[in-house]
Amino acid sequence: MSGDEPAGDSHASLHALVWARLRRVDQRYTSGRQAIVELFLQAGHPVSISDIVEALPALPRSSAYRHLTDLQSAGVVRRVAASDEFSRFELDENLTAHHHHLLCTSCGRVIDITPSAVVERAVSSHLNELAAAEDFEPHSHRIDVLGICAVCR
Amino acid sequence: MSGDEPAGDSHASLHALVWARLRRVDQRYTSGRQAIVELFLQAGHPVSISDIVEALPALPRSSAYRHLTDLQSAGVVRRVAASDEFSRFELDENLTAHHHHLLCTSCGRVIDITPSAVVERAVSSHLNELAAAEDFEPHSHRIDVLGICAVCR
DNA sequence: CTACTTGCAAATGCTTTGCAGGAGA
DNA sequence: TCTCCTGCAAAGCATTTGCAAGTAG
Repeated sequence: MSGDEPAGDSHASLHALVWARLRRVDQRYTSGRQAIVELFLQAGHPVSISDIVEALPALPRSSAYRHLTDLQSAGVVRRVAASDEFSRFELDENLTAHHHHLLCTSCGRVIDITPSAVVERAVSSHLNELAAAEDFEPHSHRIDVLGICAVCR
Repeated sequence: MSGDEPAGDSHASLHALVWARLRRVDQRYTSGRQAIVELFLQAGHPVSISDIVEALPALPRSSAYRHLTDLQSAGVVRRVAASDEFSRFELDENLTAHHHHLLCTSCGRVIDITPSAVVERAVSSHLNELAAAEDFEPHSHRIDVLGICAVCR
């Protein structure tokens, strides 16, 4: 569906990168972790713990949580704030590209969107000014659009 | 501190508005709820359940949760996504003004910021276009800047 | 071999609820 | 007086953790 590249090979370099990131913090890229990263690649949008456990029945919930925690501290994934109370995760922007989200307030679904470079730049610099006025040191930003997704309409 | 208006009177109309909203859903504006709304007004930024319970020692935790739920469904307050795992709340934008947040990734603090109308408008229309492309019906948006606040720097 | 991983089950901790008495309109 | 509100204590539930066995390097 949303694959612009030949599945296997295009992901090989990414897996190698993940492997390196984990090694940096003395962690191993085990099969369970690979399965999760592969799921992120296939999904193409933030997924919840339940999504992961459903897609990988052999993976215990506690391991899913632990893997996510470890992958997060290794800089491989990041937690996404959704409109419902469930945590969702996606590959860190260091491994993908800067983007924002459409949050469905009806079903909780999260969809990726990529703003134009022009708008992105304008917003970014404006936000940095506002942050500076508060003596706040900005590191990144996130923009979410709340509404109803195509499925729920 | 951050009060541009004479405390009591300027808030009177807002309390009246809150009262009306609650009445609309057959709920009463009791002292506990008033205390919470008053706290929001004084704080001027999103507050957590713990903040509320600390500021209002006589208020049981369970009541705080219930009040927040009720005020939320009455359209008086809304939940704010922070950078830590704690829920925070603020007065709904119908009662205040559209604004965004600075989220401290170190202490979890949330600071309000108001973007210029020009940028706001540009971002808004651009986001609506992106949403339309996904057949997504946008209702509102939120913009957060993640970083380190003045206190934590 | 040594250190990190995993499963399972038990524990945590925030949040929600059932109930009975209290209060607003 | 009727309905909604409150406190307290008892759940609920997503997430975390202790421990012992398994496995990557």
